[in-house]
Amino acid sequence: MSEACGHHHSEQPPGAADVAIAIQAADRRLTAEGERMTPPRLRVLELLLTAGEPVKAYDLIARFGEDGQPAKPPTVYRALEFLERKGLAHRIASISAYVACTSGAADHAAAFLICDCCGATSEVSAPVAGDLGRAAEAAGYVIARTTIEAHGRCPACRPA
Amino acid sequence: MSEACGHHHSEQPPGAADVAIAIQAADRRLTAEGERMTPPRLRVLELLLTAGEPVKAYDLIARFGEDGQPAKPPTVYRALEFLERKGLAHRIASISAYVACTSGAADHAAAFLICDCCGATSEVSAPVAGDLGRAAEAAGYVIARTTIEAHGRCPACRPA
DNA sequence: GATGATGGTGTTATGAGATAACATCACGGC
DNA sequence: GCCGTGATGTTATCTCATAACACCATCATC
Repeated sequence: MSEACGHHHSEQPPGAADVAIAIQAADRRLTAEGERMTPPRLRVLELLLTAGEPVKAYDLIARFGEDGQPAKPPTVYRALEFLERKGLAHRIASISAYVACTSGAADHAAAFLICDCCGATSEVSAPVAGDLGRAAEAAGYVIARTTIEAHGRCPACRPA
Repeated sequence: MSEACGHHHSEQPPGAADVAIAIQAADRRLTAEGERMTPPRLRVLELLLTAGEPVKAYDLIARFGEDGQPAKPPTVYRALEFLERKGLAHRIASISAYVACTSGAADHAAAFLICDCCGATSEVSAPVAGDLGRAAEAAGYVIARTTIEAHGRCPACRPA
């Protein structure tokens, strides 16, 4: 994920140990909730965690098979839907991509800072009770979920 | 635009006079900026204003011709891109739909309250300098644009 | 008033994102 | 063992969006 912007991008993907730890934590949480961490769900979560940045659904599909065999789209989309429902992944609507959740909270609203240059994405806790909440209240809306995505340049890609 | 939710939805689309006024205002602003309000741009803006709620791109394509003839996709997408660039329309990423801008401001960040039941959408001024802005600053991000969309129930569709 | 640069439109084709529908399989409760 | 529930595999299709190229309108310049 990157855009032509002339400068070097140093990626710092999470190590295998970090991924393993996150998977264990997810597994425990699902088990505690009576949910099943099935092979396709595990595989998709693993791919998301390993990427460490937003990934397109069809990239997940392409990378799905350990042997290079792609998955069928519903396999991946179903896993994504499940992971999102369980708060283990998020869809980033503005770029039609998916990312592993980096917040510990099980049920939470998320907001994202997205670098249009290198694709780095930072999840921050959503300002649910901020201006938007007040606007909703004033308009009489009851909010169920929010999509909050800020695009710009990360520190590394920021113009001098 | 609606979802099965069992109750009556009374739509209050804008009158033809309102649409005409909005188009005139848009036309003046474009002219002042040295831009051209060409036939396809005018038609798409008219369709958006008349709908008064988010519209799918392919619905615009289907409704484009006055005689029932659909447009070719690029015709509508190009008009949408222009209108969005000029702040006359917005894309709502979470539902892949487009809506006429209801804010007077030429260049502005927008936020939306979207009713998942009846599709009613309310544009509110984006809380650019709120919690999200602080989070961005703390993370060293320079924000260029934001996607802020809150889903829930409008007053009319709110459960008792 | 020809010339060329710029930007807009028309058209064909295709790429990218997501889901419907249905058969089959695995698991847990009884 | 039997059945209900939920997950998966598979095929096909649907929706959303853009690439690429030809043609046309506008305007500044000479």
